[in-house]
Amino acid sequence: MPELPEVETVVRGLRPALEGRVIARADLRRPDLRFPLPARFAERLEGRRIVALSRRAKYILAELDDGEVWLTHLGMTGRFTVDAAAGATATSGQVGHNSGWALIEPHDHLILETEAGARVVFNDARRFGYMDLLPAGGVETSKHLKDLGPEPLSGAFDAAWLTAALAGKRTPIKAALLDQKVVAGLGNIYVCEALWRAGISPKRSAHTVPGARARRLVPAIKAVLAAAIEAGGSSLRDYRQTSGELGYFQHVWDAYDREGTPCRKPGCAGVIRRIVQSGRSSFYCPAHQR
DNA sequence: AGTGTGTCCTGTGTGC
DNA sequence: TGCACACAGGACACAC
Repeated sequence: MPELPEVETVVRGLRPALEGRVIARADLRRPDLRFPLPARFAERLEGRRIVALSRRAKYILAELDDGEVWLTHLGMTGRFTVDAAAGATATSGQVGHNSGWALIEPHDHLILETEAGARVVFNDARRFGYMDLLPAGGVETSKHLKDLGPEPLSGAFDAAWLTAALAGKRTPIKAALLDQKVVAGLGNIYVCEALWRAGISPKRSAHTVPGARARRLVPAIKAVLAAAIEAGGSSLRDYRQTSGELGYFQHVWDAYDREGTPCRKPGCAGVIRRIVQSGRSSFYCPAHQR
């Protein structure tokens, strides 16, 4: 599933096709994703111009010209692909039931066509993703966004904030950083990577992080996210950029999915271990992460 | 309130 | 090849 860098990459990939464009047709192929979709969802998208596309945490926000905001969470396997010249790539085996040329893949749940001729497809095999329509002005107070912590790449996320957010927490730092109220947008991969960079064990109790460790951790989080965005988002299995290309940040993971391999930290003799915390894999170096 | 666990869903990889 | 099982980027709904 996409974490913040992947969602940011998706937003950037969607902008040329969708920002300022009019949705000529919305083909909704099932009534729900993880949750039921809004009433008359496709009809409410059709004819609307997308004024602006943005990201908050792992949410994609599309501001529509009637004031509603179309919100998407990609869940674990959700992805958008953009075909700017769809008609030119029609192939045999087409099963499009309306346009006649559209090739529908399994788990394609929403297909948009813009007046400019782009085709944007939302595909989500596991269907952990979700979409909603929010009223103008109600985005920040919506159930999705109201409790989110600061954006990790913003100035609001600093050692002082993290110290306050972790105060008194008895949960492991790994779980605390996955809590979107503490900081918004981190997931399993980048928490592992940031803790590796900061030299902090994922098992460390969160309330012992404030102080010098927090002052290492905050820049580590910012650096690993910035590097991943720069690389175009990562991809282990399901993530694709909107162009269909794989992100390549996975080639520079230092901890995630590297169980049993030598620690890459210069001078460190450790071997990456995998443990399970609250049902999810954590990868870390026991030698330099304390 | 804070914290840990189970759950939604499908696909893929591994080992027998 | 077939089959069973573990595991996968999230976060909600519970139980304690």
